[in-house]
Amino acid sequence: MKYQVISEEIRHRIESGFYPLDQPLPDEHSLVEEFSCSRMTVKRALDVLASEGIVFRKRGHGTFIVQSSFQSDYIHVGTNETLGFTSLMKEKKVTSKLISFDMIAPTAEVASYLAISEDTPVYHHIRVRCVDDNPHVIEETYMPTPLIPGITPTVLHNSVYAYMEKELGLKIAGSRRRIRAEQATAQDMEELGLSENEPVLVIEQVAYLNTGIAFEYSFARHRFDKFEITTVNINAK
Amino acid sequence: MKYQVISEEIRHRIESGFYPLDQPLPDEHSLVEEFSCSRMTVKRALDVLASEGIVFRKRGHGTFIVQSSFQSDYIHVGTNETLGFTSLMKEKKVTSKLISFDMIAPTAEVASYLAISEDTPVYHHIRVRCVDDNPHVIEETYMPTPLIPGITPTVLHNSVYAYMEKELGLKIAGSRRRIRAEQATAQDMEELGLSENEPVLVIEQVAYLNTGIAFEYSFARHRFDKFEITTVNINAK
DNA sequence: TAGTGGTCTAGACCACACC
DNA sequence: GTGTGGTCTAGACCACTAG
Repeated sequence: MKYQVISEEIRHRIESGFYPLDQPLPDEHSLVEEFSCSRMTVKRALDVLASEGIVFRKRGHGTFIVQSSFQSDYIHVGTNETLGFTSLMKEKKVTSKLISFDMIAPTAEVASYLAISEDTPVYHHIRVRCVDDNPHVIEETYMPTPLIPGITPTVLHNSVYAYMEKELGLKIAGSRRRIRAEQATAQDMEELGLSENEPVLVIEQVAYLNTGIAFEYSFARHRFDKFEITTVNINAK
Repeated sequence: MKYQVISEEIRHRIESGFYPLDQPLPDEHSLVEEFSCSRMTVKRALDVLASEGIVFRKRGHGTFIVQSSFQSDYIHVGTNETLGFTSLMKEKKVTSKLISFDMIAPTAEVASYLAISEDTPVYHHIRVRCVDDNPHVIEETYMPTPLIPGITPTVLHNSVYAYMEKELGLKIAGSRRRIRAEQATAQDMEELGLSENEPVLVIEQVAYLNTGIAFEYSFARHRFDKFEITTVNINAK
């Protein structure tokens, strides 16, 4: 993956200040010479950075660094990532409190999201995820049992995604999410320590394996003051 | 843009049921013959659909249709769109109530988001946007005056984005957003008709022109029960 | 082994921006 | 005109999947 190597190299140069912020990056021809590759490969490397909102490309003009100055005290997740909560909190201690765990027949709605029949049993669990012992999010999850064998309370106390990738060799390919605000329910208040008039950020998600099969339908209800989503959007040319 | 034409054609075929949902799409070689183009072009067309979550590609296996079954009573905006509220509501009547409109010196924070000096004046306006006369969202917006000349209350009662594109010939290239939940403020309650313990979905946005220049910093506070964001995320290979 | 998509090349022509 | 990025070609080799 030469284009990824080049993309990474240029990203590091931008982050380290090697390229001046107010100057265009070297043109594609120069980068072709430097990296000894074809122009398509350089272009693709720069397109990766453009899709991440790091640079901005303008035909007839050049490629420019976009200064992003979004900082925040919130934990934020980009919409380009499909990650479990555990890996988002890289440096921090994530623990889970298992509220319930059972195997049930899915409702028609859950079955349709997972594209399974109502006869296919699903794991159904509810967890409160804590960061440094402070509750952050309450998650309710449905997973078809045939896809994810061996889910146990032990696994649920840690990371299901890590279990899937490391133990089962499954690869997570993507997800669809719906994001909205809701009032805290009684359960939210109790488990997340919210008071009556405080909201939650709800993320409803269907996640897919690299086989195209849906493996998870979940609701995550996040403390409003601990979590936000960030998105970068570049219009198609 | 041959790849976009091919991409659209295949999208239509999928939506119209021309390709069976449970069968792989024709392989790239067949599509090359059908569309009389190079394989790179077909591949790019299919990559567009994959990035939209419409198809799923698997090396050594084929390209498959992903059934998306997200429906909802909410108005939803995809994170791949930078659109004004007006154009989101295609079929509906959008009106605006102008709460305030003035020209001010930006705070240090606003200036930094727009990458301008604190000496550059900005338009500052607050609007309530209504759909079919029901209030949906309250927006507070800052725009550098030199970039967007001729903003008037008349423009603000309609669509600023349409004004920029049609009258000023400016092109909107992209945006960065932060999405979170908050409690409704007194102003939210009054203008959006919310009650005390109901939340809002807050979207903080910096939007960019195709010159890479930020032209807008805004907060939109949406009724929690009228709006949601949808995202599709496909992991990099 | 055969067939699929992923990457890469070395060119070409075009659209756009600036001078 | 000159230089930029956007698109496209015709081929090549590779990695992965299935039988």
